[in-house]
Amino acid sequence: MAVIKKATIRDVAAKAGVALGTVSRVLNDHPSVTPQARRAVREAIEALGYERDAVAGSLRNARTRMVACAIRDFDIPAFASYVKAAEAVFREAGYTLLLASTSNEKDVELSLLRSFAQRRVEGVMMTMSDEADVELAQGIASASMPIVLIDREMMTNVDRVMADHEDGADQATSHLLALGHRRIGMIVGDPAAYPSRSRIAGYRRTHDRHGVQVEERLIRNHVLSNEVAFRETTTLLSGDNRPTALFVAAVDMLPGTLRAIRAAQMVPGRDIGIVAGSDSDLAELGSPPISALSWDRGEMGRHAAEMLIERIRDKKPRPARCVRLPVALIVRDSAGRSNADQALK
Amino acid sequence: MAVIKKATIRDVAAKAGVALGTVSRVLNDHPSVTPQARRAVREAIEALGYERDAVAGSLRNARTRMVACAIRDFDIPAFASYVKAAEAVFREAGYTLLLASTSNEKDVELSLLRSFAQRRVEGVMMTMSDEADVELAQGIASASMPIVLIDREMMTNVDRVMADHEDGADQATSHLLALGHRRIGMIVGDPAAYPSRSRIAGYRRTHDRHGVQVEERLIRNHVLSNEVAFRETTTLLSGDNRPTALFVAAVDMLPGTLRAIRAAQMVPGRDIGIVAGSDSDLAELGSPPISALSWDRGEMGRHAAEMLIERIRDKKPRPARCVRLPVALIVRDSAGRSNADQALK
DNA sequence: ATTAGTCAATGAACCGGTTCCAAATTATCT
DNA sequence: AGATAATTTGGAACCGGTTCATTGACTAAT
Repeated sequence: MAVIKKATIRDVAAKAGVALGTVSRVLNDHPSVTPQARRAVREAIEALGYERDAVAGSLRNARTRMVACAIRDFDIPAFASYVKAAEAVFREAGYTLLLASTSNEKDVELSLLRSFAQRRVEGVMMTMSDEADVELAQGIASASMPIVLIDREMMTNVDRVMADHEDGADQATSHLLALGHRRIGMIVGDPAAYPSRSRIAGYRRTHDRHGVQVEERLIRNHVLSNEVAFRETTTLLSGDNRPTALFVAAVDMLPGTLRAIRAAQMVPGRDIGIVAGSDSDLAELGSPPISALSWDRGEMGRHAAEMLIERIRDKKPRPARCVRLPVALIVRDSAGRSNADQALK
Repeated sequence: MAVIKKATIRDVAAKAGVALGTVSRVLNDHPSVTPQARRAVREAIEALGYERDAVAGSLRNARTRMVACAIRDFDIPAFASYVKAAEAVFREAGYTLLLASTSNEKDVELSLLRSFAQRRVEGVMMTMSDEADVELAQGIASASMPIVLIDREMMTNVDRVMADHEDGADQATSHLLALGHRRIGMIVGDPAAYPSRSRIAGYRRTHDRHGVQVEERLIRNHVLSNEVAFRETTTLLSGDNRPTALFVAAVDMLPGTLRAIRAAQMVPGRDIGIVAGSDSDLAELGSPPISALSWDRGEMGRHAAEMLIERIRDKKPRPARCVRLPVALIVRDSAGRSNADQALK
């Protein structure tokens, strides 16, 4: 924590015996500087320990070289993976990342959007709690910087990166139906936003295709924390006519579900079939290993970052783009098997 | 993405019929403004949709209200937990968080430190790859903003927040020794930095106390990825005279270790005792549940954030502080048991 | 030799806030 | 009422870069 006050571009100019404009040109690699002037400036910078002040530099021109990311909860490993991959791309391109959690709250989302604008952030990568909300749509539309939405689809005038969760839900549901399950419990997040909404759609679509009636009671939504996952799973398991399998379609809600299964003295895969909606170490290495839907999270973060950088670079208005990544079902050994009379094998 | 050019403080002043200094005073809640002037300014701000420009505001005074966090790899859940808790504290206090991963590379750490300084970040919370490195120490000492180190102890002139990993290692080792294990394999990170260094120290200390000779071959260090964890565990398990238990003392390296155990056709807890150095869903919910060391990660992030904010607020030089959080061993069912002739029960 | 053209360098103006001194206004005290 | 003190207000200067019109030097073309 030294307290020397820093040298300015004028100090450098004086030391090098050139005008301050020349120093600026050297700093920005402008071509029209003679080698000797360039060298003199370089030496003066070295001698004075000069460091460019990014705040001052950003005042005149619009470029702050900062981008922001506002995500629901970034200690959810899946989200952390997006952000990590994105940050790497941003840093490579010379951008610094601002990060905030929104806790999926609309007010936080709006206030962050405002705060980012005040800081002249050049682009934003974010999730949105409610895709149908007018104020949020308005907030995004009136933002002065480009925005890329993560795992959202409705706002079609904004760039989006998403995984194909409806197809994933279809795969998971088909898998369970094929094993004979007819009552499949679903643990799912907030249907106001794409991932959960489309997972529910996929679940229904697949039931319809196989001519199986959906039992509404089995769809437990608004599960956004493991405490709620525990409660909802317990509810599902405690009634009579309990499901023979569970599709844990909310991201990172497997722990709460497994806790509830354990608390009910049941063994996953034997007493109840289970498919996780997002892959994790726990799914891979549990006993039994748990079948899970998987997509390339790094790819998702990288795509988002690249789209955003591209938008920032050429600001001509172009139609919004949408990248949809494939989801694959990794079959492990947890889906169980149910025959017509509902008894597990 | 609207393209209206924004109103400035001068526009507001003109509209409200006051001087620009008065507008600034209203914005900053200075007391000496008459209620009517304040109201006129408020109305003008409303009418023009004025938004304060944080970049411009930070130019004259030093306050950018930004803090930065540079952490090894923030998709490691434990680290993400620190950052999330810290971010909440920072946001509450009006600070925006800049985030970057260092990949534990010295060059990245140094260059980030420089970049943060250029952006006039007011404080930094970070990990450091090598506590003994002179350049890094120099970089920190000469930084113009306060720094809080996460899980580091050697740089005693800097604020630090850490968990008591030596005591944790002692608990884990004692537990395994008490169960009869005499050859305890250790999977541990980079001994150049505190957590791993002190875990190794704890491991040795406990062995000494119990009069058990440490077998150097069993300490596998520099494990910073699950691929390496897999390899090192495989090495440990394949030699003859294999350990009867493993202490997975590197954070988040349990998955790789379990993969190796599984690949060796062994069952944790039955064929080999295991204690994890950091708790996780996988440890809690695996079969068998795996005993693990645990500490309050949220508390750690919060402490770091609070220390940093305090430093920023009163800049008088005070001696560096160090918060050391307790580590507890959560005993589950994975430690196994070994008797004198090395056969597992 | 003169003119046109190219390239470097200069430094004032600018970005949009904050700060602070001096001036104006209002309140308080004899 | 007049003097003095306290409070508001005005606006120039400032923060430290970037930009750009202008000048100066040098080269190529006529």
